[in-house]
Amino acid sequence: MSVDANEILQGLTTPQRDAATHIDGPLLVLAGAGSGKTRTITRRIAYMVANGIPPWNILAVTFTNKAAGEMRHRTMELLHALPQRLSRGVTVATFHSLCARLLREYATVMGLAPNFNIMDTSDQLKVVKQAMEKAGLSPDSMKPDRVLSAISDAKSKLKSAEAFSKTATMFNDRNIARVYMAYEQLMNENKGVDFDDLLFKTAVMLRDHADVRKQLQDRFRYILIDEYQDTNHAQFVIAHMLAMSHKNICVTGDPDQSIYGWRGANLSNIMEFEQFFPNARVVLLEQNYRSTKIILKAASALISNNIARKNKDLWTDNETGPKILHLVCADEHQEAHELVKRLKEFHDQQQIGWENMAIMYRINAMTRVLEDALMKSSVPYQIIRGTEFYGRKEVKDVIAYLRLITTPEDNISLERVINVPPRSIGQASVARLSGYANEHHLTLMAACRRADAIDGLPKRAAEACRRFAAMIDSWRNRFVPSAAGVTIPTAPPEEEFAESESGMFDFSSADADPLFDPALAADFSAQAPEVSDFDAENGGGQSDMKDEYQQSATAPGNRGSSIPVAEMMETIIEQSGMKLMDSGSGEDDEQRNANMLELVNVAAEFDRQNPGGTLQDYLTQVTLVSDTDRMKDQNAAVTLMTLHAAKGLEFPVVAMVGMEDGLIPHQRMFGGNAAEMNIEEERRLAFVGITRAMKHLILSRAAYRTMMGRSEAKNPSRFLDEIPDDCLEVVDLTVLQRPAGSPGFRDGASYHPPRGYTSAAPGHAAARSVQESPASSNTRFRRGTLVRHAKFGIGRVEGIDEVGGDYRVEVNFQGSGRRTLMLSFAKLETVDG
DNA sequence: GCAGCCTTGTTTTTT
DNA sequence: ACAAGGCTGC
Repeated sequence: MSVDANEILQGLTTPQRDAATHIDGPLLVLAGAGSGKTRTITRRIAYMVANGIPPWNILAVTFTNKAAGEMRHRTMELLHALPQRLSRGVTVATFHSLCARLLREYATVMGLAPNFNIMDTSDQLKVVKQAMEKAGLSPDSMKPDRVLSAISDAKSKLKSAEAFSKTATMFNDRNIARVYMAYEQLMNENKGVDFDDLLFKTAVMLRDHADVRKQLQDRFRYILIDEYQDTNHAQFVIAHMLAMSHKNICVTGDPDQSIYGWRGANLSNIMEFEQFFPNARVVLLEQNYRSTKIILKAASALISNNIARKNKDLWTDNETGPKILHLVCADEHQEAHELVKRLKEFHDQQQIGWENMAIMYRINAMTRVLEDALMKSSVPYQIIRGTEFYGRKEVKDVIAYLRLITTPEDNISLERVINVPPRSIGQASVARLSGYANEHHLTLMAACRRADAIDGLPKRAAEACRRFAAMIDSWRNRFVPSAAGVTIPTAPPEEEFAESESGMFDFSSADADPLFDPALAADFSAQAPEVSDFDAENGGGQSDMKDEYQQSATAPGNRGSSIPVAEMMETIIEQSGMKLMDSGSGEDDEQRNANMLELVNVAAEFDRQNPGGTLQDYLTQVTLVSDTDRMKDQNAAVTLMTLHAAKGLEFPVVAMVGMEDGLIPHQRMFGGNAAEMNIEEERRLAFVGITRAMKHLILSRAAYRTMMGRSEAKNPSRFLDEIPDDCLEVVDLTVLQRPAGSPGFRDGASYHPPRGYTSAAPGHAAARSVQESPASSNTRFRRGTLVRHAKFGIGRVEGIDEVGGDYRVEVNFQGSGRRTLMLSFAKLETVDG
């Protein structure tokens, strides 16, 4: 062991050191919340490099870009301290970004176009709808998003459309199978790959292609996977395929923080790691450096109610700290108001900065009241929401244009922007176009180029289509250098896949169309206003940690592009008319222009950090990035987020609102077959929330909460009962008379609980939920009754109440989900059994 | 082809 | 209560 290696290990506890120095062979690090996991694994990587392992043989996989960024950063800092000057770094990637790169590299092995586009959820939904249409299924029979999640679920279990079809016996599954088949075909035609495909296809590639597997095993001789409790089956297979030859696999995680089961995460991957690798070393990190003794005690007590876990005894040397405040409020307005009041006290009296406080909740819908209260008290805040920015229409539109440039086969993107800004190409025209394309086996793009030849397409629309195509082609010629000259084909489709100099198939000319008119494209370029100079900084900013493919990974069609992406984007925004479109009036338009400008700025940042980065690289990155990754922590603002979004973060002050049965655990977890398992996941969610807190924790709940327009009595969360009493200080505001004029209650009137509400002893004021009145059940249909509907099929009654002589029945249908029906209209039959 | 109305649904969402 | 998406009328 070298001197440097010793220095690297400095300050680590014995278990942390055990983990950091175990290099060869399987290793499972069970890292409790706040146990210094990231610190341990970054030291481990540095230790490996210090001991002579080439960094490019090391692969670290995380789940979020944020986690990857942090790990990259912290590892880089350590490696910089090393005497070796390393030119190439460790590969730090998310599962999805790793797979995207591998699939581009080995595209031909999987029969993929290297210029495939990554389809996001909204693209997927469009494809599903088209697939359902193709399969002859109306959107009434099945909800598209349900079908999508079924497909996604299948893919995450490595079940192909064919395999799915073979095992589908139920009526519903057979329909899904048909859609799945059509969906896959459409994805292929569009040269699209969805999020699940990235994992699926990589796993299949590693499984079925020994040569590729061997190459990658040799490249990634040491593998580290973070948050292993959140891996799904596909990810499990990828990890195992990569590690099966050398078995140098280190996985870290915490079964108690597995909160993505609903997304296909398989807890048994981590629970049974030792069965898959019998000689695995297991290290427990149980010392917590984050929270007070009280907070930790509460968290431990709560989570000990779970059966499916690996026992850990979290402990800390930190101070005991104040008790957890359990705030019982009359309703959500009071809850928000009282909470903000207390946060203000922390800020004003204890000089705790706003950035050190977070409010967490189970569902996004709870933000509104909180926002109101924060705004009224002039407390700065920021909300973390998944797709706030990239989900915006105008942002997606710009991205769609870019995608169309790299991948003209992407009909989904084309349909998205062909009439943005309005070009008088309406739905009917697109349908015509689409029909023609199908008939002649063309892409929509190709159909646009020969729009004049399409019967029934209005002159105006045809002209607009032709101009649209010319516009895209001109951009493509300019922005994708190798496409120029190749794109003007006379070759029949069979010869589209010309072999390029790189030895890979060049798909850049796959959109070959005999009617492509270079003159028209050139003409368009000439007319278009020249874009002003864009001062993109080139050079600098390249980090050592950048791995080998990030520098070289370019689809064959994109090599050597030197135009910064930001500049392309500006061109597009101007020449497409999207900018003009917004020059009209109104604040909305201004906001949209600002968003597009922001997008350009973010792209400029990409250009700076990735000199030589291609448009393709940019698009790959941008689709795999969420807003959470852009969360600014320098803002002096209270952070609002869901409990899910909170994982991995910590704050001195944490408030969890809505601690009520029905919210945590969530209503949807009740009933159903896997209810018990789901309750455990909900408990883990609460555990994650509690363990985010360093010093102060507030748990609040409301006796009445307005949800979906109805005020409902709420029982305290069962999880509150699982927290030892001596950890809690209960403040019950429902039994206190508030002074007149106090905000939070209209007119300052004192609070009168509605009928049916009983206020019990302070601490656990139990609100009884309103009992189902006898009148609201029906002799034939009651909760739990299995029913059949002519259109929606089989379902189970989840609720029934009387409405003006009729009955309103809520039924959860197998295919199409929850529906509310009026008994007199819906022809419901009971199903026995 | 587009605007306003009405129906619909409303857990979480690393990618 | 409220937003988003689909549908109808201009």
